[in-house]
Amino acid sequence: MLSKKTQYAFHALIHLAENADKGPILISEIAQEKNISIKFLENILLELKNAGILGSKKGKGGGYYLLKTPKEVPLAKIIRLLDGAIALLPCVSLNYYEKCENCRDEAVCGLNDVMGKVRDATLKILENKTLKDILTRNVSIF
Amino acid sequence: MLSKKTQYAFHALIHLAENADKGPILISEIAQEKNISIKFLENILLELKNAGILGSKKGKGGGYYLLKTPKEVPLAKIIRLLDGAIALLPCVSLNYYEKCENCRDEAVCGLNDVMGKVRDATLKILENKTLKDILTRNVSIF
DNA sequence: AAAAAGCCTATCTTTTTTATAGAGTTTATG
DNA sequence: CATAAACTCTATAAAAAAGATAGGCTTTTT
Repeated sequence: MLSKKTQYAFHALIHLAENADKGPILISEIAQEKNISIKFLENILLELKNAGILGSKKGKGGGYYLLKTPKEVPLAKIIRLLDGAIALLPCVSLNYYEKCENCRDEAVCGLNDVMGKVRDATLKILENKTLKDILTRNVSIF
Repeated sequence: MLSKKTQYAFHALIHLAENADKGPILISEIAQEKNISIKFLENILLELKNAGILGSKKGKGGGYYLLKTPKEVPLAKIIRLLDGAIALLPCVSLNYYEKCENCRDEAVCGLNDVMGKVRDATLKILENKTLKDILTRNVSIF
């Protein structure tokens, strides 16, 4: 399951994309619109900013805005940023690899083999689907 | 990520499958072999038993054994039993469905759409790969 | 009867997730 | 230039989940 953090990030990004023409958007506006604790959302937007996905402006008239077009933001990137590994086992994670405890040889491990296939199938979708793809079907529903 | 519980379950099942000819296997033997806390493993094996995957025998000469052939145990079943939902969002889970909070209409939600595809791709593998598949490549490695 | 082994339920500890607090910094504007 | 608006940053707290342990109970073998 995706954490609340990642889910909130998606919802916030959708809101920002849908209102990209309106200049910087207030954290408080997004929080209210999507029913998210404003302080929690603050941290999430900050992470998205530090990752280069969002820009921000301080002071009156400030707020957050997308630095990239929705098509340039793969869903996998958001998930990795907020949740970490996408793979089901550390030993098949591309971005957060760790050896499984007790593992003697991944090359001969059947679990490693299968979970690697799951990772590939998952990433094929999440690396190619972008923020744009979750907008089209979504006509300001959230 | 799969929980330790699920990972331990896989390792235990592999051990039981590899020693299926030796009659009931002691919890303590599996625990030692796979470096798992014996008490924690006890709970896991009990769940597998209650799910009809393992059988057990009490008293001297007792232990656990597979009730099914490895080919009859899909990996998805084990994951669901110990970890719950496989899907990334509650609203696309087949076995643990829940409506997302704030969701007005799943039929128009782009996230629901994409995550449904991820679920399908994942299940296509995990429903079809079985205990047998993680044995073949694995020659008593754990 | 005694020992071996699984059964069952409860509790405890640790880690992770979710949420909050509050002082700091930047910027617009009257 | 003072003030208010808004994001920034770091720390902490609360809640939930995961991981682990404890101990008495039941069944079975010898």
